[in-house]
Formats: sequence, C-alpha cells, structure tokens
Amino acid sequence: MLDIQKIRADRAAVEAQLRKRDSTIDLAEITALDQRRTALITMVEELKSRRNTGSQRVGQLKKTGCEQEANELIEEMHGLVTQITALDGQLRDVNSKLDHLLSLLPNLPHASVPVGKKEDKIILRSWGEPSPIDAHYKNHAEIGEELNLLDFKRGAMIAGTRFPIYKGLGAQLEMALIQFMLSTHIRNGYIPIIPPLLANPESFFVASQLPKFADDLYYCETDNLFLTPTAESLLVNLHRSEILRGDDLPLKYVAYTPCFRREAGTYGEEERGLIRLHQFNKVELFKFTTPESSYDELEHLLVDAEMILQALNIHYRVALLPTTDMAQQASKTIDIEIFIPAQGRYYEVSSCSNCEDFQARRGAIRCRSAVKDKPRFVHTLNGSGLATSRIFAAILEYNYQDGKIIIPEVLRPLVGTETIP
RNA sequence: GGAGGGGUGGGUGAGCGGUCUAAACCGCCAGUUUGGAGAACUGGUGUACCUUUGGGUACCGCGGGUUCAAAUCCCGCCCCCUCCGCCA
Repeated sequence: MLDIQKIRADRAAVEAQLRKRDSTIDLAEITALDQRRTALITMVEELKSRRNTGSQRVGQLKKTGCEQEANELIEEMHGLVTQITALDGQLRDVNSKLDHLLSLLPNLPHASVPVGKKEDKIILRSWGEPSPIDAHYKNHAEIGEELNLLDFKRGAMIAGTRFPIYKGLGAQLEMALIQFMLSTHIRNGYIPIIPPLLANPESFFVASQLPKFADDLYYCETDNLFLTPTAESLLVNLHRSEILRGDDLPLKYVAYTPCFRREAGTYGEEERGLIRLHQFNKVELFKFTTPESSYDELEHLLVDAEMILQALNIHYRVALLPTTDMAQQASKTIDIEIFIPAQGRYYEVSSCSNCEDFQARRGAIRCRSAVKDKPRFVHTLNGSGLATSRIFAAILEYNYQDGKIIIPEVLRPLVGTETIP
C-alpha cells in the first residue's frame, strides 16, 4: 500500500514512478476520492463535535431535573443526527473505494531498478562454471523415473498433474536439501519458524497477494482459508499490528514450507518434470528491518541464499529484475537463477525483494528506536533460500554419470550415501 | 461440534447507559534528591486521522444496530479459558 500522503504531496512524481511499472496507471480517481474524503471528514467531525456537546448538556439537564429542557434539546438534535448518519454513509463508501483502488497499486520502484520488460533484466554476476552447451544431458524427469526417485504418474493419479511424488532416495535427497538449507540459515542467525500452511484473507492482504492475485491461490471455501503460495505471505504477518523495538531489528526468520500454486494458464513442453509444480518445497528467508538498513540487508539476504548454491557447487547467475517484472509489493527484486542443462535455459530458484514499507503499511507493522520516537513503518524483505525442486532437477542432470547420480558432498551425511543407486 | 465463562491502554485490572478527557497499581520517561546508584517524592507517559494557532474526531477483540448519548444495551463474527463430544 502506498502512502496516500505521498500521492497528495506530489501526485505527478508518484504517477511517473508507477508508470514505469504499468503505463496505464492513473491517479486521478484516487486524488479525487481523497479530496472528497478529507472534505467529508472535516464536515462530519464538526457535526459530531456539536452532537457530543449537546449530549453532555442533555445529561446535565436530566441530572438537575430539567426534564422539559432536556426533551427540547433532544428534539433539536434529531436533525444533526440525521446529517451525521448520511455523511458517515458517504464517508464509508468513499473510504472503501479509495482503499480498494490504493490496494491495487504497485510499490514505487527503487531508483536502481532498470525500466523495462522481462528481457531488460540486468545480469549482475555469475558464479561457477556454466555447463558446456553441446553436452547431451538427460532430462531430470527421465533420470528420476529410471532410478525410481520420482513418480509423476502416481502423483497425477492421487492429485493431478504437476503433483509429483518423491520416493526412496529421491525423497531422502529432497529432505536433505531442505535440512541443509535450514541448518545453514539457522547458523547464520535466522530464527526457524513452522507456520500454518493455510491462512485467512487478512493475512494475504497484508502480503499483498490479495485482492489482486486471488487466482494464483488454492482456496478452501468452507473455512475461508487459502493455501499458502509462499512462506513470505505467512511470515510477513508474524508481527502484524505490532510496534517493534528498534533494538530488536533486524528480525530474521527462516521457514520451510510446501508452497501451493494454481499456476493457471498453460506452460510449454520445456516445463515438464519438476520445473513448474502445483506443490513444491521452499525454504524462505524473511526480515523485518529499519528503513535505513533495508538495502544493506537485501544484499546480505542475497548472499545468504547464494551460499547455499556455492556449497552445492551449482553454477548460478544473479539478475536485477526490471520494473515490469517485479511482484506488486516489491521495490527492488534480485533473482538467483540456475542453468537446467536439458532445457538449455536458466530458471529462477530465488527471488529476493525489498518491499520497503509497502507490506508494513498494510499490516501496521511498525518500529520505534527510542521511547519518545514516533512509530515508523518497518521495511520487509523476503527471499527464497531456496526453492528445492529446480535444484533437485539440476543435481540429477549435472551429476548423472554411467547410470548413477553423484550426491553433492555437503548432502552426503544427510542422504546417507555418496551415489544413487 | 455442544454448554458455560471471558477478551479494557506496555502489564495486572476496575468500570457495565450520561460528572469531556477510562479508576488504581506496576512498568516506562523526565525532574528533585545523591559523590554515583537505589529508595522516596513530583510531574509526565497510547495510536491514527482532520484542522487556521487552539483544538477536534475515532478507537475498550472485529463488524453492524438501538439511543440525544455506548467500554457499558442488542445482533453477527473472531479469538482465549473450562467442561463434554470427536480425533492424530
């Protein structure tokens, strides 16, 4: 949610910033509603002030036994009350329209974010050796089925397409990845959290998944709960409506959760196997920070995520996303991508974002450095650390030799074997 | 799911239709005092919005309603506690 005061103060500047993300954005209606809102508040509060004074008079009169005068005053005040009721109704309408329109706007992009479309992203750096392009890599889905690590057919039977089953050493490898990531992040000072996997609409509103992106979510109508598409949506609500102590910041959390995404729409052949799923596993990093430190913390978050891939010895590159490719709540997003050889392209395994005060404003998450300071909105940051399924795929495709998979060294104690089979 | 009890400011907790500003205690902040600290004493101590200084409005779990007037009465919902039922 943007600060309405900011729009009020310099509408043209805000509009120009937002149009870098979506050229159709127009703040005219919001500005008009905001002015109407202020006018209504001024009027209705004046009337309420008079009503309150009158009500007190009535009380005094009744106490002193002036029944007659009291009744006359009550009679007089009926008109006032009618006006208040009418204006309150209008105010409510204006407020809900204004809130709705505001809730659809994206965050202001950070100055360092390139303006443009998907393909305008900037590759900041890469790590490790890119795979030789001419090599004949077997697709991870084939390898997984051949070695009895993955079962797509039975997954489809039980739930549907894009719900794979991990089996035997496949399940162990997946669990080892999760375990390795969790323990690494915990060692780096992140507090582990096991959150609910379903959450109410308010929570997804704070995350800014709702109202705009409801179609991506699985929904349990009977209970009015949504399945989480990412732990970000859950963790951001951890301190909803709180005023945090400045000394406690940054607060760093890590959570492993399955993630559920409807992925409505069709996807190409190249996204077979584990690349795009309705349910996948992800270790998520989340931070609550002061406004001053959030961009430094974003860099640290990114490094924390990168360390995992370095430990697994997987080549990756880091990309700064352009304005039109970021999630609504993000001010700046940096992706980590790994190369999937059989598909011949890079895929995102982590998306690290600074949402500044966008989510904090929605969730009234504030901080106060000193007792006398006014509360300020915190900045929230999130990043995968990391999503496992594409890494699982990469491990299979890179490390498959002579019918065997060589397990990365750091995972061996957790999987309990050096090779599969 | 059923029955009963309850949700009040940072904490404990009073108030249950009308002394504007929610009592009291604890905590916290400032001052006095002290060599310094503690204790004691004095004063202060929520958030948001509107506003021309001054001030005003709203908020006692959330949302409606009744009334000139609601923390207080009525309706719906959420959450917590106790018991019963079901269940890993």
